[in-house]
Amino acid sequence: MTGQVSERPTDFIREIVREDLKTGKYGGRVNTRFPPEPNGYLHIGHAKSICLNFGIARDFNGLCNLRFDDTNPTKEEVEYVESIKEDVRWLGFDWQERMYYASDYFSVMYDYAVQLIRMGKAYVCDLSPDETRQYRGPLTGPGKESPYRSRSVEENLDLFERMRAGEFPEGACTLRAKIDMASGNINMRDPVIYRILHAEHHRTGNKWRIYPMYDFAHCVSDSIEKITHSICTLEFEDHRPLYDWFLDQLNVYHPQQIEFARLNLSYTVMSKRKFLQLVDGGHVRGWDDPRMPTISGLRRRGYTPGSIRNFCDRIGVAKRDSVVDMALLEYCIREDLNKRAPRVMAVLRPLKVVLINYPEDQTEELDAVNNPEDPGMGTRRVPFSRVLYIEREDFREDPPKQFYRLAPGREVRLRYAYYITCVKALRDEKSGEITELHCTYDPATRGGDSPDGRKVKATLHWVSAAHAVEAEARMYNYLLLKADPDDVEEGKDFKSIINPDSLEILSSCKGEPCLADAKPGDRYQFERLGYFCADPDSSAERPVFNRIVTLKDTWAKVEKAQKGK
RNA sequence: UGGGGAGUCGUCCAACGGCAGGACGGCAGACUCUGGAUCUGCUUAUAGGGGUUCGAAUCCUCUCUCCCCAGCCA
Repeated sequence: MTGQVSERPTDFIREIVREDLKTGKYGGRVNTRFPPEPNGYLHIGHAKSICLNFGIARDFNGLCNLRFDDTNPTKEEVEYVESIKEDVRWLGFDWQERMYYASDYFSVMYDYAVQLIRMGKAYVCDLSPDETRQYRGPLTGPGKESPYRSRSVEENLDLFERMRAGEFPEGACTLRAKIDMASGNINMRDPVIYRILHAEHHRTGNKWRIYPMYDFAHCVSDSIEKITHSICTLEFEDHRPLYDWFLDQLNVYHPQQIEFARLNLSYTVMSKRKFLQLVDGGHVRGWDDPRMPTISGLRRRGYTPGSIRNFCDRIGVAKRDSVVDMALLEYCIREDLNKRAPRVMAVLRPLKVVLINYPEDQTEELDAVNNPEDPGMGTRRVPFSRVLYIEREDFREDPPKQFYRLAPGREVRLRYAYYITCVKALRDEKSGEITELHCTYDPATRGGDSPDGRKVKATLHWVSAAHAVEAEARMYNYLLLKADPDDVEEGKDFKSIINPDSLEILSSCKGEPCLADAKPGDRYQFERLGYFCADPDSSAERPVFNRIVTLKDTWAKVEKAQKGK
């Protein structure tokens, strides 16, 4: 059992936890939390945090709470609460009965605020937002104390009570902590604790006219829930003194805040603000567009929860800013699907092939294995006949060096079927485009093996024309042309490097018959092409597939190298 | 001209005074009825200068570079 823990990925946070367990700092308890604000959809950066928090709880026999940080009613909605719950669950984590809201604690927070006032540690300030900013001072010098800083406890109590009662308009005043206007840390210059917001809250309705700020609400919520390790991202590092200050002043249970570097992924963006620009600008179809690194986008794309968890384990946890290569995410989904996805043949860009020596009205059923990595997945029968489709790019009239697929006079294997030889390429007079291939087949090679032992350089996938299922394939590529979203011309932003080919729709794909049964969410490997997932847009007559990821493509690499020369 | 953080292969993470290691990527090869998968090999790194030490990525010191902070957002 001890081995179990040590085999898990370790990182500096787990080391802290391990040490705290050893010294009995929290009585042997571990309790983390995942604290999203319900103001948008979760993305793979959140997945990193979810895997970290729930993972630590799992590894150390502790608990992880789900807590909605809902202290700003102007931005938050129930819709997001539901989607977040769905995403966390889908990722495979369970908060059991521990789902909380910061808004559950509004009364306690109010009492704590009153306590701070009584201690002379908080005051009601009438400065306008603009004045507050001015008084706060610059980064490089001290701020100025508010003229309202020395109000009496009684006056502050009265004013704060009236703030709560809704007597003042928004922005009229705030409750501020009395700390140090000269602090080098901006966060300690009398930060706002409560502001007036005449907004309806998605859970507390119109009960409150004042709402606590993050710095106050978060540490208090952690304290109430008896969190042991409050894990957050780097940008909160200089909020930590404030986190500690509140809890010290209130003299209550005190968790420790630990910061780690957020996830960045190459060739994409990772912030709600930028997602919004993509959606609003029509660059993607929505938050769950398969090109988006949102959890809902990845799910629709066909990523498995396990592959994302594995990815999060592999990227590690540290404090330095980093950009993880998208290739690692792709590796993780290939690794997962290689073992699990049934193989199937589908032709994305069909090229008609007529086997001129194959009987006109004959059809046969050939055996194909469903997954060579897992014989337990069995075999299926695939229909074969005189007219077939093969992939357009599997034929070259004038084959370049190292291209060993089909070409005039050349013999290749049709997977699980026969060896065929191309005898003629028919072309459209006007466009010059090749419209059809005439080939002969060798009846002795049925099943794909030649009795005379002759070898063939390539094996092609194919679909029988008469039995083909019509399908649409959505081919996704990286959202951005460059790995770094900030690698743009002066004065421009990431939108200037959006990949115009991030989506290519292929609407006349041909699939083998079993694809007619594809249900949204079903994943397949289209042999030699990639992993695909049936989209909810599929209809009974016409399945739609999202390309999750390509297979590794050695020929593409060779060809690219050739062109580069 | 403040405060907080961070600098290790192309990328991400490890090494906690004792041979700089793993993963992904890349390159080469083996195998293959998927140019898939699998297997093998190779490639490349401690930001810089001083110091302490038998020994430094690790400790000290100076310098350089990068990131975050001036919401009544989180």
